[in-house]
Amino acid sequence: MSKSEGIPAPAVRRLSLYLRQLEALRETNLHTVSSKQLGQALRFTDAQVRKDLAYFGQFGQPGIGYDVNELIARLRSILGTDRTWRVLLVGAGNLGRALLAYRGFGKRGFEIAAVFDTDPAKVGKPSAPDFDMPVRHIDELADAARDLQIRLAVLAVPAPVAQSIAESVVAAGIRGILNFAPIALHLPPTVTVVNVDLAVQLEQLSFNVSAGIAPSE
Amino acid sequence: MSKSEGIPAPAVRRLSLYLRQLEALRETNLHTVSSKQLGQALRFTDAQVRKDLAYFGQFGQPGIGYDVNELIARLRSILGTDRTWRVLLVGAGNLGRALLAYRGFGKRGFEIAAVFDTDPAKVGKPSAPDFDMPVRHIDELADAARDLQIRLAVLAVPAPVAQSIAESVVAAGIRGILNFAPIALHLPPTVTVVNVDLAVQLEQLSFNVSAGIAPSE
DNA sequence: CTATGTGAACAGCTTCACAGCG
DNA sequence: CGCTGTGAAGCTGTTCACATAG
Repeated sequence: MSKSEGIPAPAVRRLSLYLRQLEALRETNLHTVSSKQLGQALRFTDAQVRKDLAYFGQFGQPGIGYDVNELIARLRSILGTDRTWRVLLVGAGNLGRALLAYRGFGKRGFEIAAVFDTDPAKVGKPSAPDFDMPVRHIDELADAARDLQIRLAVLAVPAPVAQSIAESVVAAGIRGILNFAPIALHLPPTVTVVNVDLAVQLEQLSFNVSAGIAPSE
Repeated sequence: MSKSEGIPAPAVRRLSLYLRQLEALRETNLHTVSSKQLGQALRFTDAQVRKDLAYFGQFGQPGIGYDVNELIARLRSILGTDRTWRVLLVGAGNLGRALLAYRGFGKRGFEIAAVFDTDPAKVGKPSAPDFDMPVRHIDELADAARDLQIRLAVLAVPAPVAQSIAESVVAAGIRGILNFAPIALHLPPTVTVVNVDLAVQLEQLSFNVSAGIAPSE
C-alpha cells in the first residue's frame, strides 16, 4: 500500500539476482564491486544496475563502487529477507516432497514450517524420508497459519483442485502464494501470486530453438 | 535467426498461457472463444490477446472469435510443440527425480528421454522408484544427445558444478537449457537459457507482501 | 451488432551521457 | 581519474479507438 510505488517489477526481479550474485562474490573475498562488474556477471548494463539500486537509496561510493556486505544487507532488507519467512507447503506429492528435501531455501531466508495434503494415505506419515515433520490434513491449515503467523504458501497440488485450495489458503490469511499448478488462479488483489509452470518454461525453449534464436537470462 | 524478429518476449510467454487456457476451455466443450473471454480468464486485456495473436497471422473470425481447436493447433505450431521434444535430464537429485516423476510434460509435448548424473552411487541404478530408466554417467551425454538427436536439456545440478556441466551439455549439441541451478550461466548466444530459481520467486513474494502490494500473474 | 486486426497514442522501462563526488 | 546517481532521450511494449468483416 505504500512503498513499491513506481518501482518497475523487472527491477525487483533483478534485485534478487544481484543479491544472489553478491553472495557468490563474497565467497571469493571480494569486498567491493562496481556496477560494471556486477552487470557483466549477470549480463546487464552498468547503468541498469545503478538505476535499479538507486530506486531504493544511494549506497555506492563514487570512484569506488559498492561495499559487498553492505549491499547484501540492504538488498535483504529491501526484499524482506533480513528475517526468516516461515512458509506453508500445500501438497505432498512428488514436487512437494522435492521442495521439502531441497535445503537451499534456508540460507535465503525461507523455511518450510508445515506440510499439508488432503490424501488420507499421506496424512500423519512423515512428509519425506529423513523428515519427521508429519503431513497434516489441509483442514488444519487455517489454524497453523494463524498460530505460526505465516503469510506465505507454496502450492504444489494438482491443477483441478488448485483454485479451491488456493481460496482456502487465502481464507486462512496467507498473503503470498508460489503456485506450481498449471492454471491461472483467481484471487483477491490483496494476495500476491507468483506462478511457476514448468511446461510454460519448456515452451519458451522450444519456441526459441525452433526459431533459431537465443536470448538469455 | 529468422522468425521471431520483432516479437516481444513477453508476448511469447503469454502464448503459452493462452495455449494452457484453451486446453482447459476445450474440456468444457467450448468451440469458440473471443479475445475478451480469453483475456478475462488470464487477467489480460482483450487488445493484448489480439495483438499477441496478430504477430503470427490472422486466425480469428470478426463477429465470432477464435476457433478453439484451430487456435490450439496454431499455437502449438508456433511454440514448436506440435511434435514431441525429447529432453535430457541432468542431475538425479531430489529435484531431478521429482521432475521425472511428474507426468504432466507428456501431453504438453515434452518427454524425458534419459537421465544423467556424476555420482557413481547413482549411475546404473533406476532413476526413481517405478522407473526402470537407469541413470547414466554424464560422460555418455554427448553420445546420447547425438544418437537421439536431442536439443533440449533440464539442468538440476548443484550450483558449484552447474557452469561446467552446462558447458559440456552445450558441447554435446544442446540448444536450449532449463536451468534450476541458482547461478547465472555464461554460454554462447546460440544457446537459449531459461532460469528457474525458486528462492528468487519466493523473494518476489516477500517483497510484495512486505510492501503490502499484490500484483499478479 | 459483435468481435477482429491494426495504426496511432500512450506508458513504462532501458540506455545514454554527464555532472559531481571521492 | 573512476565510478556513482540521475535527468533526458530513446526504445519497447501496451492500450486505445476505429475501420472492417461477418
